[in-house]
Order: sequence, then structure tokens, then C-alpha cells
Amino acid sequence: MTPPKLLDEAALKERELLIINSAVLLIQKNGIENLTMDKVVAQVPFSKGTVYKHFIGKEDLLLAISNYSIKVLGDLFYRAYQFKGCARSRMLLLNFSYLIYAMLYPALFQCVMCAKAPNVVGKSSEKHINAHDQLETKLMTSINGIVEDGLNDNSLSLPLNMDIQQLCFSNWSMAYGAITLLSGEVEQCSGRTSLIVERELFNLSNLLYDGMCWKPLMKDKNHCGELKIALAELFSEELAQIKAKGRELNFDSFS
Amino acid sequence: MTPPKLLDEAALKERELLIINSAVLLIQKNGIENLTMDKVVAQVPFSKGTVYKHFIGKEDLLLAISNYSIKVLGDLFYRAYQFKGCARSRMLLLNFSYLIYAMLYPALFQCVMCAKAPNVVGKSSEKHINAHDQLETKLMTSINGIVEDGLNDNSLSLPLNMDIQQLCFSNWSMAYGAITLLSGEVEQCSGRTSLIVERELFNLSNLLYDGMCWKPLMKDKNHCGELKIALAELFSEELAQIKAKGRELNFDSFS
DNA sequence: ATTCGTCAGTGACGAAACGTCACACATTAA
DNA sequence: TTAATGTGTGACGTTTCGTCACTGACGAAT
Repeated sequence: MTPPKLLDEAALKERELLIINSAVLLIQKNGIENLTMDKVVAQVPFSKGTVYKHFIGKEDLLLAISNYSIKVLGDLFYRAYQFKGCARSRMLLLNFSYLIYAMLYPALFQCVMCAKAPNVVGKSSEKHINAHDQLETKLMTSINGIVEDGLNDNSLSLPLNMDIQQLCFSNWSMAYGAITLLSGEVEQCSGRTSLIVERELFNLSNLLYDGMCWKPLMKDKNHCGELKIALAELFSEELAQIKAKGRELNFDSFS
Repeated sequence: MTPPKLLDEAALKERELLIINSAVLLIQKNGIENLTMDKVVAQVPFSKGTVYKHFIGKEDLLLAISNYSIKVLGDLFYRAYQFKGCARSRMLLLNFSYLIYAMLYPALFQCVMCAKAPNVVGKSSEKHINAHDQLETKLMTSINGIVEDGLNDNSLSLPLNMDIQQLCFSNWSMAYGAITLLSGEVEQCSGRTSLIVERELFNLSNLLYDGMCWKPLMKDKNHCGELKIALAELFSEELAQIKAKGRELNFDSFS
């Protein structure tokens, strides 16, 4: 008794992606604050009604873009997880993959930040909100994997009263806070503060890991040197793209 | 040659505050996603033109509310700074004052989160953006004071390659990340995750401080017990109000 | 007292963005 | 060929926005 589905799932997904991509282009061109549904519809080979079939409004679209972005980020995380090296170094590398992501895709990163704001969530569809929760959980799997590697090779043991999930969250919220608060410095060093996002992320991560007694401790290893090498190897292409945009990860300030 | 100012500064400030308060009430009643300038104008004894003299648009108003909120938060921070006790304990207390703030004034906290989103900042006035930066810097003074106390009594020393500002930022970004990411759990435990915001904030803070070698280390002191006492003493009224709202800080999960 | 200039305040109005819905069209089954 | 069902359209009504021509109050000058 299933009604004849004339429209297959894949085509719908494809169309959704096309709308999302068009919106991202508009954001890159005009800034996220000037995005309107009318403009999106004008960019896309569908009518307004069709676009509104996918997204119940602008905010819902923003959330969907954010969801798409989180998938992109998830790939970077996974690459960091799979890299060679000790667990602690890979976790640091993962945090830096987040920074690279923010630098390389500023429009996507902006959408992610907007999608956290209550005025956006409040106007979004259940469907995309749920998808968002799912995706964020999935993002944690790479973090989880690294933590478990650390536990298995005994470089790390669970702090008193903490389980794996809490440990993962610690790292995630720390990196999130640092990069979000310094998002103004991500694309271009504004010089507004004397804080340098890559340096703060490095220091903050290491303080946290030292606090967990995650070996090797900072005093026992040149984490910065190893990080530099790992980044150059795993994210050489991304770093080149960032450089092409006139920005560059600056390690001189703390090595 | 100053032109005769018929309207004094104080009256303007007062009016601005009245508009902000009316907007906050509307947010509390209808949710932040349903705030419109027309509704604000209707609530206020001024006309649209007058309101637009103060705020160039809805986003600008949101940012102004956020600025006001940060002042409120600054007071809580200052109280934590001035409390008795060792520096490390007071820093933990300060982080919890942030949590209390998020619990007690959810509407204000929502505005703060919105004001961080690029789509809001992008539509705001220079004036309020600058004020925002100023206020955020000012927020750091209490944190700064506690750190300096720690340095002076030798319970803390600067980690390699870090200055005071960076240390302050570490604490701030960590607390910000944790509370923002768990904002859904702040008002009411949603049970969506097994993360409990007060517990994670406690653990994360202590991991960070241990990483800084900020004495007394976790293993050497019952920080949780002391925190409970300090909270009950310094924020008894606020905790009572939170309780009246049906929420309660839960320490049983990790003491 | 009258006139004039200035400025805060007003709210009606046009523009912009939003979101819907009645209709058109395509595809499949009878 | 007809009917039924699912899909696409964009014109249109609605909401929200933000401006601006006007009003009136007040003080200064005449």
C-alpha cells in the first residue's frame, strides 16, 4: 500500500545539496547577514515552493548548511584520528584540524556558529535539529577513538570520577571555546587582542592534557615540533590553500 | 560652541534601558525567535523612530541586550573575585558564577549567545560592537585579579611561554565552551546526553588548573566540598531563585 | 508678544522579505 | 482515454522592516 514514489531519495538529497551550495556561494559573496530566501531561490533552478519543501525558512537552511559543514569537519577529524603517532599528539592534531577547518571554510564555520544561536535553532525544523544532534554525536567518534587508544596504551588513565565521554567532551568544549571566541582572529590576525588563536589552542590543549596526566607530558616532549611535522604531512594541501588566502599558521610565537 | 543639548545623556541611557528591558520581557514571553521590532515598539512609550534612534535594527538591539547582560555577569564575577579563600578556589567559584548566571537569566544568556553569531554581529552598529569588545575585556579583569593573586602567593606560576592574559583566556574559553555547548542542559536537564553541566564544568576546570600546577592540586584538597560551601555562602540568594525555578545544582554526581 | 530656528518625537508609508496556496503539469494505473 | 496521485510553480497576501516628511515644543532673537 506504499504510494508510488515518483521521486527517489537520492535526487532529493542531491537537490538539497545544490541549494546548500548555492546558499554558501551567496554567503561568500554577500556575507551571511545578507542572505535571503529570495536570493537563494533566484540562484537555483527550482521555484520557491520547492525550496520551501526542503527548508521551512532561512534559519532552517542555515542549520542544514551547518549540518553539512559538520560532515566536512568530521572527515578532517577522522584523518587526524587515523594518523600515525601517539594518542596525545593525535588529539592535538585533531584540535588543529578544527582550526584549519575554521580558517579554510570561513563561510561554513560562520554557519556553524549561527546554528548554535537560539534565535536560529528556534525557527528550525525538528528534522534538521535532530540531524544536528546526530552529527555532533558522530563528530565525537574520532575523539572517542583517540581517547580509547590512549587508555589502551596506558599513556592515559581515566581521572577520578570521569568516564570516556566526559573526557572527550572536555577536549571538544575546550577547543570549541578557544576557536569560537577567537573566531575574529581566525581569518586574519586582527591585532585587537594579543591572543593568537593557534598559540592559545596549542597551550590550552597541552595544559588540559597535562592535567589529565596524558603522557608524554609537556616537559617530556617537544609537542610543538611534532605537531608542525604532522600538520605538514597530513594537511599539506589544506595549509597550502590557507597560505594562498594570505594567512599562515604561525608557530614562531611559541616554539 | 557646544550646541544646546536639550536631551541629557542620563535620560537617553535610561530610555535605552527601558527598551532593553521591554525586549527582554518579550523574549521571556514569546521566545527570542519571535522578537520583532514592531512588538518592541508596541511595548514601549516611544515611537518607532525613537527606538530606531537607539538601535539600527533588531540585531543591534540583541547585541545591546547582550552588552547589558555582560555587565550583570561582570558583577557576579567581581563577587567571586572578592570572596575569601585561596585563588584557585575562587577561580572555580567564578566559573560557577557563570553557570549560575546562565541558569538564572536564560533570556539574557540566549542573547549573549546570539550576539556571538556572525549574522547578528554583521547587522549591528559599530557603536555597540565596540562597546561589546570593551565589556568583554572588562569581564576579564576579575579573572585577571584572581590569577595575579595566585601568582603573588606562589600557588601558581606562569607556564612556559605563557603570559597572564593567555592564562586568563584559557580559563574563560574553557568555561565558555563547556557552558555554551551544554546550554541545552542548563535550564533543565534534558537527558539527551549523559553530560551534566555542573559536573563537567567542575572536572574541566580542575583538569585545567592541575595542568597549570595551580596549588592545591586536586589530589591534595576536597575542592568540591569547598565549592559547595562557598556557593552556599556567596550565592545563596541566587541558588534559592534557581531552586524556585525547579532546577538545582547537583553535586551528588561527583562528590 | 511674535517670529524663527532647532531638534526630539511621530507613525504612516513604501520596500523588502517571507511563506503559502491554488493551479498546472507529469506520471502511473485503470 | 480518464482518473488519481504526487510534484512543481510563482503570483500573491502577509509580516516585518526601516525611513522620512511632518508636528509640536522650546528657547533665542527681534
